[in-house]
This record gives sequence, C-alpha cells and structure tokens, in this order.
Amino acid sequence: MPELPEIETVRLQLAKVLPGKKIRKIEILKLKSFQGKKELAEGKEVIGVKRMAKVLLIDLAGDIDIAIHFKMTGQLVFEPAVQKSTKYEVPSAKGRIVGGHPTKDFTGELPSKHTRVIFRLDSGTLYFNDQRLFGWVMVNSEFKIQNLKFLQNLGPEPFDITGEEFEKLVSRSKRPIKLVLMDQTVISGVGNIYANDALWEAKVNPRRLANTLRGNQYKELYKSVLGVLREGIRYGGATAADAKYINLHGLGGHYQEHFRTYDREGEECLREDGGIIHKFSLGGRGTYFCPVCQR
DNA sequence: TTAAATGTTTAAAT
DNA sequence: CATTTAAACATTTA
Repeated sequence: MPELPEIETVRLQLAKVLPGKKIRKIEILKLKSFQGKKELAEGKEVIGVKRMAKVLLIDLAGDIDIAIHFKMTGQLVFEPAVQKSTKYEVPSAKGRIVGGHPTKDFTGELPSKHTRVIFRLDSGTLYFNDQRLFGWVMVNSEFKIQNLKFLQNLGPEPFDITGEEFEKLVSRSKRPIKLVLMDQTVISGVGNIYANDALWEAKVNPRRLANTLRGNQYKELYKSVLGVLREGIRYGGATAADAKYINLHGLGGHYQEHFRTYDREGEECLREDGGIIHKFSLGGRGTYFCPVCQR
C-alpha cells in the first residue's frame, strides 16, 4: 500500500520513540511474513530508524537491521508500555503510533487476526500487521540486508537527483511515462497515488511515452513529483477512504483530502477546465487523468 | 459474482 | 533484446 511519504511518516514517528529501546523478543505469527534470523535482533538496542524508498529500516546495535516492506496492506502499530498510574484504565488506541495501510487494526485490540510479527520491546510493543500477506519483515546483518537484490536494484529517490538527472533517467525508456515513474529500478519511492497526482500537476498524459515529453515537461514533472511527495509527507501520508474511524482518533494522515486525480473518477478536474477525471487501466493499475489538461 | 485495492515478481506473448 | 500483458501472491470490500 504505502508509498514513500507514508513510510517516511512512520519513520519520523518511530524515530521519536524507538531509539534506546531494546528488542526483548520477536514473535512470528505467520512464517510467510518473516525472513532471516530473529535471534540476531533479540537483546539488541535500537539505534535509529531509516528508510530506503518504500522500505523501512530499523537499525540495531551490532550492525543488525530489521527491514520491513509494507507492500499493499502492511502496517505498523507501536503500543507504548502501560504506565502504572493507568493500570485500571480501559485499553485504548490513545498514545499509539500507527502507520501504513489503514484498517481498524489501528485502533482495535492487538494482536489482531492480521498481526504477523510482534516485536516485544523492553518498553512497549511493535506490531506488524498485514492483511494480504504480501509484505515482509526481515532481520539480518546490515551487510546482508544492504545486499538484497531488491535494495540493490533500487533507482535513486527523486529527492536525491537533479532535474537534469531525472530527465536523463526517465527519457531512456520508451514505455508510458507513468510506468517509468513507478518503476522502482528507475526512480524509487513513487507508487500509484503519487504518480497519478504528479502527472496531473505537470499536465502530462500518463500514456505519453517517456522519451517523448515536450519542452519543459521533464522539468515540470520532476518538480511535481517532488511536490506531491513532499506534500504527502507534510500531511502525514494518505490514509484512504475508510479512515473515518481512524481519523476520529486523530490517527492517520490527511493527504487523501488533497488527491488531485486519484480516486476521483467522474469528478470535475480541479483546474475547472471542463474536464472530467477519467479512469483506465495502465500496467494493471488504476490510472486517473484529466483528458482536457493532460494531453 | 466480479472487480479492484497506496506493490513487486515472474512467465509468456509481441 | 526491449517491451507489454497477464497472472500470481491473500484478503477484504464494494
């Protein structure tokens, strides 16, 4: 599910609470969701929380890393340790840190039926939940994780390149521009939501072949990719439509309230140019655009 | 019942 | 070889 801004949002939150805490025990509830050796992490202290594109990295003492890929429906929930003074309080979602795919697991009792891995800390508990089981948690040496094929093959994040480099990377392909934006080996971190919105911002048709953008469209697209990603981070990521219950608790992000095209099929283009947002399938993914301004 | 969902990989077809 | 399409991976919801 989550793209770069959603993972970055979790990272920022977890970076406030995890460093200094120790992993006491890792419980694997679903084998498919876990790779590596949990013993390597048990007893180790968290040093920092990092991110590579859409992958979250929890850095532990002794050059051990926990890598987490959320895929479509992964989520993390950090439950702080219950304070003695609140011993008699009814358990609530208050004080939780949540991130990733929004479901009622954010606020419900944990572990839930979607909980796949539990990290017992010396203070608090971190739950990895994943409805569709595409995601994974990996514990291994920093070396092994850095050498994962998936991470090795990642292209640079948009934040780390110039407009000229962006144009060079993207225009090498003759595929439709949207597919190239979402190709993690070309540019990493951009997924379906932000690709749709960035193309709208730059007034580029998702189908346009990546080597045939006109004039300043490469520069415009570069700027709009950075823009929507930064905005996503500023709003704490997107938490999608079924998040009413979650927002009630003040959890989850708000980017979904600022979608340009995503999930707006049939609605008027925000530019009020008379266009109606049209949806079609490109590369097997829902693709939204305005036929008037994105030609 | 069918389709689609913030992702990635693989195989088969062009 | 480059590219495209479809399917696969589970599950849930519309």
